[in-house]
Amino acid sequence: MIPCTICRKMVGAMDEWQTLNEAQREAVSYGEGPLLIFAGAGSGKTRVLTMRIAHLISARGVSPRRILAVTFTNKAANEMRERIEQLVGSAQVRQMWVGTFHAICARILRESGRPLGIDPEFVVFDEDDQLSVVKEVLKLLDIDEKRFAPRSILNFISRAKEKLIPPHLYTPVDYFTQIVGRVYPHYQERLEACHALDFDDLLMKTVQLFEQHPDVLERYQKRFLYVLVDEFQDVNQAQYRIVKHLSAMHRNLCVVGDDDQSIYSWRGADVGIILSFERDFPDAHVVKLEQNYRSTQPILDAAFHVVQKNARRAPKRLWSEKRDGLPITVTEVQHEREEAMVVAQHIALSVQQLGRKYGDFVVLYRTNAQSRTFEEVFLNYRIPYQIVGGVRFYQRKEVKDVLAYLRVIQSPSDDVSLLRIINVPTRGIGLQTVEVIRQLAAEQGISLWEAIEHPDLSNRLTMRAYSAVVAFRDLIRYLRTLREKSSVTDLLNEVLKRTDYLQRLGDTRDPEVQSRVENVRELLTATQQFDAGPEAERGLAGFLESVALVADVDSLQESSDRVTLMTVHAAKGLEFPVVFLVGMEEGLFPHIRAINDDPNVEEERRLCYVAITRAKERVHITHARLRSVFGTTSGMFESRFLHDIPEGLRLTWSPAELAHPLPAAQPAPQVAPRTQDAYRVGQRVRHHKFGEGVIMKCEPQTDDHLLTVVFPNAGIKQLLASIAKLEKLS
DNA sequence: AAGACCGATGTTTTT
DNA sequence: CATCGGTCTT
Repeated sequence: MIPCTICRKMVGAMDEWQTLNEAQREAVSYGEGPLLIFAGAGSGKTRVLTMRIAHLISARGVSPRRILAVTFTNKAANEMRERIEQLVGSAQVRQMWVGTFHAICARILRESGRPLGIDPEFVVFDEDDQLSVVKEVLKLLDIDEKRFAPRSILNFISRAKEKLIPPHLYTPVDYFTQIVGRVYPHYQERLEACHALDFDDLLMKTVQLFEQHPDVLERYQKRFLYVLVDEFQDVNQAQYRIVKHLSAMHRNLCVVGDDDQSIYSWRGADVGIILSFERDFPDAHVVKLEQNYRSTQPILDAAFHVVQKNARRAPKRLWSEKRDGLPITVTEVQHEREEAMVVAQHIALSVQQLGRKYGDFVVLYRTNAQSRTFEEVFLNYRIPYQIVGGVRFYQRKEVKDVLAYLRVIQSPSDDVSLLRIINVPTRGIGLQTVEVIRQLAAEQGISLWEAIEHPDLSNRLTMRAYSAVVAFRDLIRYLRTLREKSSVTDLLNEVLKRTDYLQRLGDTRDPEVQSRVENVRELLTATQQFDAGPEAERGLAGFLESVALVADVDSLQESSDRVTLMTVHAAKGLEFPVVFLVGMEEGLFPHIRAINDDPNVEEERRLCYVAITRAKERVHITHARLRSVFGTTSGMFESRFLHDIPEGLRLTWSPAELAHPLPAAQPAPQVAPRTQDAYRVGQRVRHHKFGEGVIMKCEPQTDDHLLTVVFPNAGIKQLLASIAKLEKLS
């Protein structure tokens, strides 16, 4: 294909164009109508998407304000914006809508949600808030939360919303869903009373808005001449409806995705949507990007053999120009501690002897709980690491507390946030008092805040309790007066000052308290950044929204040279030279909750595919014979997925071989001589000064052995066996 | 009303 | 095993 003359107009884009392959060029320059791009792992998807947008703007003369680009994470959205800026300039990109489904829906609902009775100042409830609402409703209905877990009730409600089923249309199918059916309407009422929308509401209400108010829909349809959706395999029914509606007028809907990387079905994502896109849009043009620029061919082949077993997938196969590569290694260890140690030793030696950087490595696991052993061991070995995921920053207690103040300041009708802070730090408003306030609110049909301000309240409380409430009331009133004129940072500082929050966290010598203080300070950095940024004029409301819609992957630091630890889910879209895929055992990966059910196993398979395709050069897989799952240790078998990797692509290594990496030029590791050796690789030893360590290398010398030993507390040392008096440990 | 203590209980993945 | 929730004590 020849670059069309208009492409030449793209400033600085010509070089980029030259580097595209045939399929990529087709995807970038394809004109009007529905377009489906199957973009395999590492196939240059983001480049194609950004260049397509740049092409629309500078070659086809489409105004940026008429383009809508939807991504799945904020990180992806920011990245896309930046890269388009580089191609066409920042002034242009300013007016373009780029964001996650949730962010875009929030924007639409704030702009145009009034016909549905949505307060433009609504707050977004996260899972924590949702759970407290469910619990409250359970209490109200006198349902035992031991028997009906709030979390799974919430899950069912969420599923219903994803399928756009409102409370009055919810049909129970068994005893449990009957309970759900009773909770759901009350849940929704409580949200409305708080002027709150949960994550699913953002989507569901947007669909309702479009379907019940065609005039509103038409405005957006007219505006968005081009709609582009990234990660289309992870779209749920509600999201699909939204993009179909938005693009219905101009029919320029471009979706990019990879069915093999669909890993969010438990959250409502439906692989069927991308697989049947061609049925929904018979005139859709389909482009497949199958050239991979990331991995070596053996890695791609191994991944292919794992995912190929799936019944529901579009046929395709990735290939790479990097024909040569080393096989995947598979190592069996005794238990999770050895697993972590062997990985740690491998990394330590690779950095020390092979010139690797810590940042070259990632450890991928199925469940967050697995990170713990690695954290402990890495700490021991002095290996710098960063964990992505786990307890997310904005979900930490102290951060949520402080944010709850800001939320109450922003919208006092938010009962959930108000309850969170009414007695935090403790100020003499106990359960009894809160109950009286609730009662009054229920009787009058008003919010808790209005009840606090209600003249009748003083009659119902003791003098002591009432004055405590008045003090709280005046505090919030005072803080609210600052709302308009202060920056978010000043406001937050005032909250901290007036509540004495940090001091009341406890003894600052307690490391637990220190980390909490640090987290609050971290939040202050976030507000400062916000105040200095382009969104600053949106004030407190803008800040709260940006906070509600961030995920943890968004905060991954690529610049610092550290090993990354994260779940496979969190790794999607990322790449690393060396991948450790750990805990490859039946019941863990595939997860026990998935092994009885075909569609679930297919998803685990895709998850495994995603994990392997993160690697540029090497994949090391480990599995343990024994693993303790909270307290009890059980015997494990290697994952079925390992059997799907053909012999030629896979190499079985011993723990010592994995712990002791050799230059990449040597495919098979050479095992240190064992015969008549007092020392062998993998032997645990104790040194009088360096403490405990593990022998990594054992080189015969004349009448002696040169040992390379890793000491967790002293680093890597080279010692002569005859001189260093090493004590052997079992 | 607040804080300490104890016992039970549940752990996939998260925008 | 670690957090959560509930109960008991001050």
